[in-house]
Amino acid sequence: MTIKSERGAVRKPRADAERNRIRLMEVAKAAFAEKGADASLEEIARVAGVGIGTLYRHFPTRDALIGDVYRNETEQLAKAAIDLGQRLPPKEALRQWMLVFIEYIATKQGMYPALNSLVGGTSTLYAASGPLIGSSMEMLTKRAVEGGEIRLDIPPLDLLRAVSGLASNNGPDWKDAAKRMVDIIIAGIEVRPR
Amino acid sequence: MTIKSERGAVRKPRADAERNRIRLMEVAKAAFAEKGADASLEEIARVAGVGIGTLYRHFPTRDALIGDVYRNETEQLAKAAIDLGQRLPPKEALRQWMLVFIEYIATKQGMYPALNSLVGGTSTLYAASGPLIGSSMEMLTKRAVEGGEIRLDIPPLDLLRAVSGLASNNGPDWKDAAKRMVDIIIAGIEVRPR
DNA sequence: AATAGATACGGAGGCACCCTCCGTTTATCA
DNA sequence: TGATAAACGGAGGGTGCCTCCGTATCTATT
Repeated sequence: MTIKSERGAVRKPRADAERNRIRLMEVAKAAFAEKGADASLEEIARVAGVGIGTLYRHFPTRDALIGDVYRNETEQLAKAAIDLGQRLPPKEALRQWMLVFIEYIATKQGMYPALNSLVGGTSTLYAASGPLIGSSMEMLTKRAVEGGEIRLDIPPLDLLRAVSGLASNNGPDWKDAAKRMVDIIIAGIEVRPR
Repeated sequence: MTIKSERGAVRKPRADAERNRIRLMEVAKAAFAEKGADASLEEIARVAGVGIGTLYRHFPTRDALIGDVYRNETEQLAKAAIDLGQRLPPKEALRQWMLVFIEYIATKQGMYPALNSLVGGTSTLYAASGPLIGSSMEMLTKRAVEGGEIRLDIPPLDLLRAVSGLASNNGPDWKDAAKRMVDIIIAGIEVRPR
């Protein structure tokens, strides 16, 4: 009887699998940027030069693919939150980070302003972004609340939801509007000096 | 030679056609509320007991169907804007109407909070709602700006977009949060007494 | 009441997409 | 150089979209 696989003797992952995985993510990223979150998975596989089965093996669900495609950027976003939080006063850190967030969704959804398409809702994107963004917002708002700079009685994430709602605006100016919305919101939650 | 149709002698519209149209809209309304904006049109036709061809004849596009289904409510919303605008001071009218708007999207998108589904974006809904909502917001904000109560440097509609962004929040509390967001936004755009 | 048209109906058909399943191929390791 | 675990690929079954056109039904007319 042959021992199936000695404990600890882990095989090196196959090179072709790794190649395909990377290639799929590249193609998917382009496809999402161009056609939105509901780009055809079959076409992504086709363009990547792999079978549809391979795509599904690597990414069992659409959300898994989206999540992996944007994991890097999301992590950088979270890092930026920590960085800004350390360098700036609470309220300003919050403001700056929300501006960074606008750039972030701009890359994810190049689709909205582009073809004023009716692409998939943002829930997917948030889900995929995972709790990273949520906890970033919590950290930033917590500091500002404790510092007495702002008052907040809704989930911190809802501030971002409001801002990203503007992404459904067509036209080239939505980013500007979104940035102004950040200022409006900050002004709306700040504790006024008296 | 028989005259095809004497000018002005318009035939009465066929009764079966009218019946089907109404039935389709009833079923569609329920379907959209339950499954979101991308509910299956074939299933809607099936449930309504008509062929898919009939659905498409009455409503050539999905947006046409959505638009017709919600036309009534949208018109009432526009009326409410006028009414509130006449009865309340500008800023308060704006605030109240945004609250009404939250109820409006709640009926349209019973889906979001319900099954935290990944339903279609809001662009469709705005498009379907037509310019009615846009002009309501313009009227309300114009009054408040001219009265010196608020300052606004983004498209008025973007205020609503922000609020409806919260509808992508799951859970039963999104309406509360959205209402608080209205206050935040109002506070953010109001001109402060000095 | 019967009939001629105009109107409206229905669903088959062609296409795209989703996702699963499993026979075949290939990379790794010995 | 094999043996075999790992990965591949694409056929297949299901659903949905939308169009097209032969058939059925309603209205107006005699």
